[in-house]
Amino acid sequence: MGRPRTPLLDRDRITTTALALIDEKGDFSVPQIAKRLGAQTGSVYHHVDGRDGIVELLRERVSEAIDTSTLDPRHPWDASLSAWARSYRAAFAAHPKVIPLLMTSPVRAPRVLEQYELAVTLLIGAGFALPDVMPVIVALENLVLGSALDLAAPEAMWELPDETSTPALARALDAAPQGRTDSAFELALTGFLAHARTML
Amino acid sequence: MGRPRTPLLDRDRITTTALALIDEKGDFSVPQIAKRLGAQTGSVYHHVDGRDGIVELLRERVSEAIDTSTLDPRHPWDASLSAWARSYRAAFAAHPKVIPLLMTSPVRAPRVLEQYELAVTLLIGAGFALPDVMPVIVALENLVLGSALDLAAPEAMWELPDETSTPALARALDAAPQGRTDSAFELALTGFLAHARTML
DNA sequence: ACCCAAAACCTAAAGGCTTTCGGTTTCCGC
DNA sequence: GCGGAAACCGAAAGCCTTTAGGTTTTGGGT
Repeated sequence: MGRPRTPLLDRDRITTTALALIDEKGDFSVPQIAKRLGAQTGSVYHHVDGRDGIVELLRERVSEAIDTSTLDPRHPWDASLSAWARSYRAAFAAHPKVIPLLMTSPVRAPRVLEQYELAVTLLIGAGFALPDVMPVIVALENLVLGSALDLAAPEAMWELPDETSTPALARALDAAPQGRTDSAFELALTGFLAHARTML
Repeated sequence: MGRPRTPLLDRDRITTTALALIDEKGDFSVPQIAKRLGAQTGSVYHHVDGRDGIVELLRERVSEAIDTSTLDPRHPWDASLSAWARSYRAAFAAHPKVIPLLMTSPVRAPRVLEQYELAVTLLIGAGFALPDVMPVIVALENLVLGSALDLAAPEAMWELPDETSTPALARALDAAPQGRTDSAFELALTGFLAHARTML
């Protein structure tokens, strides 16, 4: 007991352990983190601002994987935007089960807000009318998050009790390509960008 | 104690109370439901299959507001699909805070599955190739759910700590139309349908 | 070299949640 | 009229979040 010679806990290890728990079981708890790190439950609270604080650390950790370089004003706006959307989605796809935890709390992470700032300037530079900018960005965000949600529960989302009551649905599911989630995202992204071009 | 002369609990009242709690506080718990209905916590379990069972009842309750008549094979497929998507989204928009609860568990409610069955037959009838049907439907679902998520946290989702660090974003937010969430949805929906037409 | 505040951890506890189980009273079909 | 099913209560186990006070180690100032 007392202070250990080498620390057992820090924000980084807590975040990593929480993410590992989520990847494995879809959720985490403070006692579970403490047990994995060989500490007591209460000790975790000396490093972190409660459970919500851990969720915020998770948001930052996952957002680090978004490729910032995609929103480059020197490239065509539509290419930049679609590259950003793909990278955004891929970052969440790497840890699908964390998505439901991040959906409820507002985005405060400066890293993410900066990217939206870049996207706005990109669209203004491309010639979009100012009142159109946010709808375009929000629509793109909806695409990314909606698709990310689908990633969180890919197969389980369609639990058919018996195939006889929904025969067409069962057949369509069977005929769908392997990555139907990916196909759907690319489909919606392509369609959306095509429509955005007509707004200019 | 013992069986009361007039029942205190039933699935309908439990569902209504859970939905009211969610609309008010964004979440519910079995003890809170019991307290509002004047019963003990354990009694609720005689009517309902645990907490997850209540969530499933909530899904059915919210889904009841979706207009089934929109998926009519006699109308053009794109009009049907967009009317369905709007009705789908509106049903969730009426209780935005319930959305995060429904996102994680698979869709088992027959009422919802039936609608997907109808949508599938509609698309097949319109001439879509069988492997394309599910991607189209999933993409539309992503649009609806992504937009519904946005509705769940409309203003709070964009908490700018200071306007100076993200000036363009602040300006774009200011210039955005009143219902920017609605505009974004209509934008994405129009774009997606236009692209789906080219797949035929 | 020494001291002492801060850091890091532990123990303990309050209060909430989900879920199960056995007991008690009331209802309803036969 | 009777017996089983239905509806509720009381109690408890085991999980969770969060706070508070105690104990040991560290490290900077003197």
